[in-house]
Amino acid sequence: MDKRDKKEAILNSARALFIENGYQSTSVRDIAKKADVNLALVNYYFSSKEDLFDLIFDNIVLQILNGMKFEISAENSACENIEHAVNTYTEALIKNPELTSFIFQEIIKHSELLNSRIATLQHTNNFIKVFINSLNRDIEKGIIRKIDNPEIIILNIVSLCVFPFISKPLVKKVMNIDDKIFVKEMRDRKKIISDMLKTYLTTF
Amino acid sequence: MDKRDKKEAILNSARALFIENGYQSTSVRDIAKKADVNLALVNYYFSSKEDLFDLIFDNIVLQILNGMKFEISAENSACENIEHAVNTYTEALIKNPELTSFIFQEIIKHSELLNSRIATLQHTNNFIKVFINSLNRDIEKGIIRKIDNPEIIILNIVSLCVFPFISKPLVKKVMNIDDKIFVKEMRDRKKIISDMLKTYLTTF
DNA sequence: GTCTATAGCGGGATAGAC
DNA sequence: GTCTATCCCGCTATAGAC
Repeated sequence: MDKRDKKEAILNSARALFIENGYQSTSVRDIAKKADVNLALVNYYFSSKEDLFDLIFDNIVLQILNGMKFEISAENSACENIEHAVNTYTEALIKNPELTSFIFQEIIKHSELLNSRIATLQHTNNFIKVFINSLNRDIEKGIIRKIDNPEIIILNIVSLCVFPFISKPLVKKVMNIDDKIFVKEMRDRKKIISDMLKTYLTTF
Repeated sequence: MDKRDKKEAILNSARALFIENGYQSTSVRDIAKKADVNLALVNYYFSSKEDLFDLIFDNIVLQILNGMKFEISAENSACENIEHAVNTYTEALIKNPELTSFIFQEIIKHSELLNSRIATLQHTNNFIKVFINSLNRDIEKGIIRKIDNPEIIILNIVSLCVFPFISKPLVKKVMNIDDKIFVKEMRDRKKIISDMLKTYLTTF
């Protein structure tokens, strides 16, 4: 094993452990042990546990956000954008089963992670603006019902898409299903969610 | 301060600290300090940090669940039950702002908390059964659309109700609002959620 | 770059005096 | 019931040998 391998092994182990147990419950000792390297090497390569975590955290957030990029367009109808969003979000969450609740946990626990990484939210902010524009435009056109606060529609989409994934252990237990069926249910649910949102907007 | 006061002070401090920082990030020393009692007293009264936590955790779960009890009835229509549920859940969550994400965090982190306390979920299970019955009955009556898996409807209700509260820091940041407006938005949203669910079920 | 050894701290818990 | 003192552990981080 040459040096590159060791550095990488540390990264991989740290990533796995942080995702599984969070920052607090992961020790540098655990990381070194899992990577099968000497304890001191971790700090040699990454300065501190916190620096290592920050590196990995940013990486994971980027990975998730990249998976969520889709062609949202001002020209699309609001309903088309909704369908697009629900589909892309669900598939991205299915693809990264553990990442979602990890990011969520850490952000909620340390809201300061948000402040220092606000740039990462830029993409999200643009997305919201385009989405709201398409809603307002279709309201004026009379295609969809009048909504006092269009942001609430976005909140509903995100709630419906994200919640089952961050509460997966709970959902699996209550519905008494395993991982495979969970994914199937989430895929089937895409259509239900889209239909629900679209029916609400277009029935008035 | 007599003995009852000290025991109570420990409970209160522990509760506040656990809710604020979680199990891992709260030390027995912090608890004793905040309660202004001697360190050894905490273990004298509650045996161990873990026992103390379990006591408080169960208490908090009960408190939340009690706030969520409502007259769900097999005689109500599915739509009535939905409106009831959305209203009761939202108000319970507004009433216990910090409890929700605390419970959620700890359950997700230690799914074993679920196993040992499965009895606490009994009420929830009964609720689900009655709800599904009312859905199935109204489907047969032809009042609402056919649903392949009625449990998904329940998942949608819970997703919509709970998500904004467990991701409150995120929501406040993205929507750029403070606590007061957050509560107002959540109250206004109750009608939107109910309407959305009901419109979907009754439009077919 | 890799190791051993250890500093230095903070944690949970308890023995034993009062 | 309440305190002091302390045990013993695990943690992060680093000094210093190789």
